[in-house]
Amino acid sequence: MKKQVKTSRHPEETRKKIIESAIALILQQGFSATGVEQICQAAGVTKGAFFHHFASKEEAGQAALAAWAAHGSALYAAAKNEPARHPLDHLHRLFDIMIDIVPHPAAPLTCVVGIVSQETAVSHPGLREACSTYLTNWTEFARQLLAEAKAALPPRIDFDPAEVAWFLNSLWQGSMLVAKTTQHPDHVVRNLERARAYVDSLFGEPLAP
Amino acid sequence: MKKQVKTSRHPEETRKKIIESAIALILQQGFSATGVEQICQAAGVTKGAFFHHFASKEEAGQAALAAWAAHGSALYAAAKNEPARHPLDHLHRLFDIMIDIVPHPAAPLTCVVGIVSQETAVSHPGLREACSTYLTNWTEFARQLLAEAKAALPPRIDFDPAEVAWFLNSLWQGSMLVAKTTQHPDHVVRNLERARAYVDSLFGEPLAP
Amino acid sequence: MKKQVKTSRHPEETRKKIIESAIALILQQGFSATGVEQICQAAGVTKGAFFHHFASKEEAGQAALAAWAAHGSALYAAAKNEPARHPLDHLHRLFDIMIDIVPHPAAPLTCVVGIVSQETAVSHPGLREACSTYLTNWTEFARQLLAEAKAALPPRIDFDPAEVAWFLNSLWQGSMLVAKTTQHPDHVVRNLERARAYVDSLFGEPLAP
Amino acid sequence: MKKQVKTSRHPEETRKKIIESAIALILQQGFSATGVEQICQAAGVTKGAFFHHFASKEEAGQAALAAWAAHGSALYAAAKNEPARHPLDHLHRLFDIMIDIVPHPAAPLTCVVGIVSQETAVSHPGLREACSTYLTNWTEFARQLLAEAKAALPPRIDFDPAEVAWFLNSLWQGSMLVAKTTQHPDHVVRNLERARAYVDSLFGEPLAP
DNA sequence: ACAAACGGGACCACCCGTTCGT
DNA sequence: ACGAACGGGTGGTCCCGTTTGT
Repeated sequence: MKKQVKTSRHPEETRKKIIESAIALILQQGFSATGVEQICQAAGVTKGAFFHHFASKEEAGQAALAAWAAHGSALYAAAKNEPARHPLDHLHRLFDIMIDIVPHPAAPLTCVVGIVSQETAVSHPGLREACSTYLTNWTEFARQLLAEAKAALPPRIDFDPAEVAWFLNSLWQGSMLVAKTTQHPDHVVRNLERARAYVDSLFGEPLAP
Repeated sequence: MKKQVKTSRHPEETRKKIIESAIALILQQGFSATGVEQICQAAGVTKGAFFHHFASKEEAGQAALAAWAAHGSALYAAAKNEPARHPLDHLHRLFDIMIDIVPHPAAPLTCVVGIVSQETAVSHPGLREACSTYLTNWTEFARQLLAEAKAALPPRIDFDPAEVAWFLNSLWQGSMLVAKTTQHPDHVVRNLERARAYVDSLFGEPLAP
Repeated sequence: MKKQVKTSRHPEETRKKIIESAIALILQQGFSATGVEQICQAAGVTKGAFFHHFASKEEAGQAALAAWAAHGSALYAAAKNEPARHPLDHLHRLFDIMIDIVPHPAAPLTCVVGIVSQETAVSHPGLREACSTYLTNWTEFARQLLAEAKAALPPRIDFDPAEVAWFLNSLWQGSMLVAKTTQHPDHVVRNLERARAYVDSLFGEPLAP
Repeated sequence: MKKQVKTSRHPEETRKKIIESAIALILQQGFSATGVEQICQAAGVTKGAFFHHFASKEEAGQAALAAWAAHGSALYAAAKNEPARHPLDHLHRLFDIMIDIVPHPAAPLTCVVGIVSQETAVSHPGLREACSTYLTNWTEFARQLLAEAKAALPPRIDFDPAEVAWFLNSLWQGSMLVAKTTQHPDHVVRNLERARAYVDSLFGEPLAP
């Protein structure tokens, strides 16, 4: 009598598809403009599945942020894969990694963290806090590289690694924001190259592109 | 039949109140999370009045963006109020103006343009375009100052004023994003000071904070 | 200071334009789907003008119905313009008039009375009553023609002129309804020709197209 | 968080209730004057349920039309239930069925198809098309009966079954329109009887009520 | 683990009508 | 006689989340 419906029964995969769809949609429309139903549709699942895996939309947002951050961390961590032959090697590799992201065809050229934190600062404090943490993590990573470089190579002029790291992170986030707004990804590349030259100038000769 | 309590009859003021309320709410929650009703309540007007002045929420958003941009332009324009006694005077004043915004108690520490463009890039192309224009305007202003400085004072190393202007704008936007996310406005000030030092280094001595 | 706006100051013409626009829109969308603002826009006036001339949307509807009925009555009345040389002349002319309406390019091929009465039967009893009156008027006109013919020419079989008149009116209204629905105006012509033949058959030979 | 009082869980029944309520309300007020909320209230369901079953008001309208047409078709089909002992038997039974509808206390004396098509011809083309189809279906049914009668009993004067079928359908629709407008259901009966006599006259003796 | 019916409440848009000004 | 600001309410749509069933 009742028709038997097929259930996929691959919980991990379902979760993953939901998170990926959520990320893709948030990158385009932001968090609040993205509906649960829409995410489900993109992921090819029903709301039943969604709310089985996530207690609320916010929780899915948290998962999306975490996945995004994890992916980013893995990407950036590659900067330390090989030992540094020159004190600035790791920093340079980090810039290279970031620059290499831009021309990639499927690159979103926006950051989930940046978007979500802006719209949820008041309404969903938990999300904003998570964003803050992820931003801090990135900064901490850059700070370490800067500190290590500073330890290995006395800078021409002294600087606070944490401060410079926030400077670079702000520029990174701002570049993606500008790129999405103006739809000119090139800005990101140029900004990053200029930032690299700036970092170099803290150590070596007084700035020469 | 219907009881009409009172009619205010101050169209310009009504418009202004709506726009200001919209700006305030967008800064907190973003565009799509801000409801028309909410704006009306904050502005003390009815939906009837709202939709008399604006055909749609998007149109109100456009007006809010325009007002925000106009306000910003006026602020920045003050950098050229007095003649420059030193070639870098105008640039320094621009940085001062931006830095002075931060400690102001009612300062939003976020930019409507930045927020709106992120969430509406796909859903409301018109808004994104407007944002792009306003970002470009700011950049053009900075570019002019840089070009004028470059003309008056040969830089230590050559640079493209437009590129540097985009660099500064990206940093400026990113700084506000980071500040809102981490809820640490100080980052903005430090980033701006570092940016000023960077600009100086393009002209004068090789960087000294 | 205050800008002087031009006011047309042609009350009768304004009224007329409003009514005409209302008729045109009602024919397309029905009464309740037609908004006051929409009527005003089509008429090139503002709501101020509308509510100066009509106390409510319903009142405008009444005026539209009246105008429509007046126009129709004038049209049909032409059937009696010339004296009848043959007892069935007036009836034939009435059919001719109705048939001639169809091919006219700007012909609506629907009847305001028919539309309005259907949707307002419950919500706006006044409008329905007016519609009923106008339908009755048309029927009365046809009844007179039938009665006159019957008086001048004894029918082959007796009939009640009022009954036949309602029969014809129902067919007339139904034909327009069907024409609008199927978008085949030809049905109207064929139905009317068949109706004429039927009327003839009441008097003369037993039906021959 | 939210309190969920109860969930009915009878999808087919819910759908049916919605459609029936929609039909009842459309018959009274027309399509556009009937609100979704109103339908829900009449059906005893929430808007959540409504928009789960129908993507839009129009889709519900389509379902209502389909249900109405199906009900009508079943009704009329009874005319062919028994074999025809006399060539005109089936036609006569069709007229009987239609006439029998009138005195029924719960009879609407209007046709959803007729109403909906008039108000949605422009705004909802899909609905108009559906109405056109249903009208055509009815006509086709009548045409068949006429053709069968014509095949079995050579008519006194030749006629095109399709044309006569449209004639009858127009009269049928128009009769209901007039009945609703004048609130005199008797017109329908009289018109139908006259129509039956007319059809008879096409075959047999030259008209005798 | 998932599907689908459903609850209730928001959303934006637009409605009709009033009021004041010109 | 008309224009425009405005009030207050409704309309259709979609939202997030709950619940029941498989």
